[in-house]
Parts: sequence; C-alpha cells; structure tokens
Amino acid sequence: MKTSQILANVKSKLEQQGITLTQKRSRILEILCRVNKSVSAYQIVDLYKERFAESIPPMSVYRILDFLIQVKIVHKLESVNQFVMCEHIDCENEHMKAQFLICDDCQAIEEIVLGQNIVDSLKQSILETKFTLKSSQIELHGLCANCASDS
Amino acid sequence: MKTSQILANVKSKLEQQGITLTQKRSRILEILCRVNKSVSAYQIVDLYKERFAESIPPMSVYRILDFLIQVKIVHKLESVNQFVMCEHIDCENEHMKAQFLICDDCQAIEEIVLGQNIVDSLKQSILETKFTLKSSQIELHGLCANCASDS
DNA sequence: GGTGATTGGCTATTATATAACGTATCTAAC
DNA sequence: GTTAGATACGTTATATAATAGCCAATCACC
Repeated sequence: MKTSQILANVKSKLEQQGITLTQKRSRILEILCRVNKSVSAYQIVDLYKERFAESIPPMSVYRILDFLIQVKIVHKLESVNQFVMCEHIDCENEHMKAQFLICDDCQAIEEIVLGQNIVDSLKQSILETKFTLKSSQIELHGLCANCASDS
Repeated sequence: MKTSQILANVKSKLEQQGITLTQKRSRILEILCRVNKSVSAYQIVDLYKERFAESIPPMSVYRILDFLIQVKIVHKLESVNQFVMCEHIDCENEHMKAQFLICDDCQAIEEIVLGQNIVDSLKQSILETKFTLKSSQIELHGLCANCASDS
C-alpha cells in the first residue's frame, strides 16, 4: 500500500474519533510512515528539516510523539529509544499486543501478533510470580531477511 | 541466601573459569548484589561513593558493567537502561533465557524462565517472518506484589 | 626486570529526555 | 465579537545515558 494511502487511512480513522491532526503532527506522522522503520526523536528532527525545509525543536518532536503514542498510532521501542508507526491500525482490542522484531542492522520493524496459546502460557507463567502486568510489549532483536542474507 | 554468600558463589564460579575480579569489579558486583533491584550506571556511581567513600568515574562503571555482562553475571535491561545481577548463575545452556518482570515502581526484578512450550511457539511465530533472532531477552513491565498491594 | 596485555583515569562529546515557563491558537460560551 | 479556558507549540536550560579517544598504572608472564 502507498504511503499516502496509509496516511489517509490513519487520518480518517482518527477523525472518526474526533481527532484531527495539526500540520506538525501530520508531518511527523508522514515521516514515520515514509521511513518504514524505527527512528529516534532526533532523527525525526533531521528528517523534518530535510523534507520540509523548516526546523523543529526536539521538544516539540517529543511532545508530538507522546501525542501520537497516546492516540495509538505510534509505538515507542523502549529497548532502542526509537519510534515506529503502528502497523495494526485495528489492534486495540487485543490483550497482548505490540510485539516487535527489530532488525539491529537496518532498524526494519516487523510487528507481529503472537498466537493466543503463547499469550496464555505467558500469562500463566507470570501469574505464578504474583506480578501484575502493565504493558506486555515485547521487543526481540535480530536481523531481518535482507540483512541476514547480506552478512 | 545472604548477599555475602551469593557473592562468594559467583566469585568461586568465575574462578573456575579462570576469572578473578579486581577490587572495583568486585565492589560493583557487590553493590548490584546488595540493592537487589535494577539500577542505572549513574546510580552505581552514587552508591559506590556512599558505600566505599571513594568516587568512581561513570566511564569506569560502564566498562566494568560491560565486563560483568560479558562474563554473564549481569544483565542490561534495555527498556530502562538499567543493570541487574543475574539470578540464574547456571543458565548458560538455555536457549531462550533472560526474561524479566520489571516493577515500574520499585525496580524489583523477577527473572523468570519461560517453559519450553512457550519458547517453541515463539520461535515458530518468528520463523514465519524470516527473521533471525539474535537475542531473545524479554522485558515485561508492571508492578511487583508489594507495589501492587500498596496502590 | 622488561614487555605486552589488561585495567582504569580523564576529558570531551554525543545521544536521549524532561522541566519549566511563556506564547499563540483554537473553541465554545456568552 | 469578545473573552475564558484548554490545547498546542516555542524556548531555554538541564538532566540522564552512553561512547570516543588517549594516556597511565598495574598485572602476568617470560
């Protein structure tokens, strides 16, 4: 699917929730959509300047990222301090969501959904420890198909 | 088990591999052992100063942590940029090791081992994506039993 | 005792992130 | 239309996390 198509989808989905994006938010979303991998906040600052010939302070980028995360169209990958567009626009109802395969070479992100059986056994393991899960984002590191064949 | 006992165990285990710890390395290991939770490199700097009335530069702490990680007695929790002692001194032979439950309140760490069935289904899910796993450290966030009952 | 490897000191710099406060813009009620 | 409150964004400063690069000390072995 084309970047512009994806963007349009996301936006119309947000509008259904009564959310319209400001120009800056929209632009940052566009950047995330185009790069098609995970990037750091400061990389976004650079990309923004490149693409729109206009600089944006890091603070603003962080704030906008916070917002985009809140409305669930962007994820933060805690293990690498980077941000990535959500590939599953319709995943809100799943309990164990947001599992990522992160390519340590090119930062390509594969957003996977684990089967219910895995989820259940995971939960069972955790129950035994009296631990209360808040988020169950899982980030696994390795190489994507491309980078693996290169090396 | 007592801190001193654990420390002694770890050290004798390292000695079997021909590794003896320098004073600084030993002290930092002791700190990690005593706090019994995860801490940042800079927290270690502070704790070191407190306990040994002697300051240590952050650079040294990072280097020593790298070493301790290499010899597999310390883990780095990537999602929070903190470090924690390995609870399983004898876990080298497991394939899917290093799964952590991290208390977002008090940084208590529960190091769990997932059952083989979970591990297998995980691997299967990943196989389908042509992704090559490098490390399979999993970090899950939530509240430990203590902190959950407090709130 | 000399030599090479390991360990650690030191300074500087980069990357990541938040605090605090001010300004602008938008909206809704009046 | 004006104004009050909320939301978004700007600005500066600072905190936190991590690495680079080079030099000095120490240890281990010949």
